[in-house]
Amino acid sequence: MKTYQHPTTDQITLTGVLHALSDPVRLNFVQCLAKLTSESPCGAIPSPVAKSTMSHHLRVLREAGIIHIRTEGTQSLTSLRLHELEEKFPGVLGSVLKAATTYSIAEEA
Amino acid sequence: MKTYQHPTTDQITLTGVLHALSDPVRLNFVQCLAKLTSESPCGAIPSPVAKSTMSHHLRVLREAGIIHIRTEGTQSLTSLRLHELEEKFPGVLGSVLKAATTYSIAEEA
DNA sequence: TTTATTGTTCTACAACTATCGAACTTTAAT
DNA sequence: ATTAAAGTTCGATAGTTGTAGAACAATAAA
Repeated sequence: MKTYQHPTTDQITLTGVLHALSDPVRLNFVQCLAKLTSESPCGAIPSPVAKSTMSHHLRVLREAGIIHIRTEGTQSLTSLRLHELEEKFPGVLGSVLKAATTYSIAEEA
Repeated sequence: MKTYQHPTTDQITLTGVLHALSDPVRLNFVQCLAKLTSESPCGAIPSPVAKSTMSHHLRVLREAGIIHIRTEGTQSLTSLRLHELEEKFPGVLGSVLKAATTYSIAEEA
């Protein structure tokens, strides 16, 4: 069973978060994740890139501290670390997600 | 007299803004700029990098739509496009700047 | 036991990026 | 007319990154 390493709240950096969110594919993924209330398998979120590329992006998001990943069976379930991020960087992720929804990030991808 | 090209509000993208802010040197610059109320010459803001490197970063910030630059004499005066950004992406720049101040970005550089 | 599903890892590659020094431009000051 | 000041641009370089395919691992289903 695969386990993933996640940064503690202390280890999360603002520039790291911003960088992780600055890619259209990743931002789109995070945006979709925010819409789904509970954990979601990666495959449940549509994406234009190859499987391996998506795996790479999920790793970047995870290492930046934006998402949490755990495995269940063959699928890996991802969820946003919303509360932790809100506590560390109040308003940042929220406003970004709001802006992303309003301005349809998909067009930038 | 040198003039600079700035993107219109329509041309500013969320991922572009996030990417521009995701560099420690740039974020630090923007943070300093936010503290100074009016226009500031680049030289007024301390930076650990070479002149030419700073020039590069200012260009990135300008092309992302985050700052406005105009020349006066030999110096180029920069200012944040705060209102425009607030209107297009409400809360984004504000929360990032707040977080940057709280968590002392300098340490990430 | 096969076969299918889901995702990861490795390798490779093209594109981008942060950095600097040197040369240059423009304006201001002496 | 020199000299100084403030930035920009160019060239080079080392490192990072997004992308995909092939091979692999682990679990589930037939």
